[in-house]
Amino acid sequence: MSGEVRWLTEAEQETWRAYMTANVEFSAYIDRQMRRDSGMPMAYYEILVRLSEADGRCLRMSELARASLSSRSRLSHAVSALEKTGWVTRRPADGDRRGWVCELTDAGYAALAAAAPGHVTAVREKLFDVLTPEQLDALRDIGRAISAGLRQECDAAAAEGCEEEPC
Amino acid sequence: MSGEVRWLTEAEQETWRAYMTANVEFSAYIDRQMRRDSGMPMAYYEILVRLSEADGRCLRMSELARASLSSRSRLSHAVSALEKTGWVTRRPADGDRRGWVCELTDAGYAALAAAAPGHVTAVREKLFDVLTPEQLDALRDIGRAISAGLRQECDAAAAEGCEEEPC
DNA sequence: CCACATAGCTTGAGAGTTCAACCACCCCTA
DNA sequence: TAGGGGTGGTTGAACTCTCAAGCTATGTGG
Repeated sequence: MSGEVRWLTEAEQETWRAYMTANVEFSAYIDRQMRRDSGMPMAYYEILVRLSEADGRCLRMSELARASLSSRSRLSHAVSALEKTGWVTRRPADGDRRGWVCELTDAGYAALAAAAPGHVTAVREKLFDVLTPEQLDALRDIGRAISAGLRQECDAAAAEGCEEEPC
Repeated sequence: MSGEVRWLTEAEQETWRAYMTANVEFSAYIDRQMRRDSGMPMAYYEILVRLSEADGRCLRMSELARASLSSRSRLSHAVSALEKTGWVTRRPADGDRRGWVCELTDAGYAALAAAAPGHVTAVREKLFDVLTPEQLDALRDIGRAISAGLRQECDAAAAEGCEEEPC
């Protein structure tokens, strides 16, 4: 590949380890709380939230996938499951006969409303209550920077004409 | 429950969303890189790393579970899989006849050595290269604070005699 | 207007995770 | 020393996720 590997220094390893450990533990905690108290994984809750925020409480599958940070495949399986519990419905999109629209049902909204308090409380206690305002500001900027760095993948290559592998 | 829910403000929602999005996207990217280039999920890589750092390249199952941020059950399944590929072996622990010791094999060490460069490169490019030194320092402290907050769960209750639910 | 590439979404199979038992053993106490 | 609770670890089933097709519909160059 492209030259030598830039290994992590001791200090960098500590940072990396602290970040990664917190990530794993925190998301495990949040996901566990959601499963235990509301019987659904966080990924499903995320889908319901995105739908509830959308106009008419419905979204095209592809948009819902992007909004809920999910792959098309994953979303498809998840929506099938949510359909079985009666929390969403699926209908053909008008205009493009390939597309489908997913809509949050009243039962789905009720489930979301029931799950929200416990979830928000967990997030507040385990994130906002343990960090200073300065740390929270920093965390927001850090999060944005990381996301931006990940997105710029093919963007950069595409902008330059994609000399390397096609994206 | 204990009073009203402390909902998130607009600003807090932005912070939460930025943090959570970065987490999901980043860990998905790292895990995907590992699966694609080395044929194992990050959780397995983590197990191999912890073993490689241990004395004699072996650890008790319970210690390995803690070190690799994994539940007992998950580790048990994972080690079964890693045993099949020949990357680790399991043998009874001496002293405690309930216990088992997991040991990294030479093949396992080779697999780890092969996987490390790609992994470290991904982490450097997508984390260390996109953040400033100040942000990295902040991230380390933030990570520690979050982990500490999660750990203090039953600790506090236990210290006070656990008046509420038994842990 | 006909290929042919691409977009939108689904499906099936295999892999990994979670949860709730479960077994075997250790340790403490009566 | 027998009972009983706690620890170490495994197992199976249900569930979720990933990957690689696959299928239908759109759009585009000839």
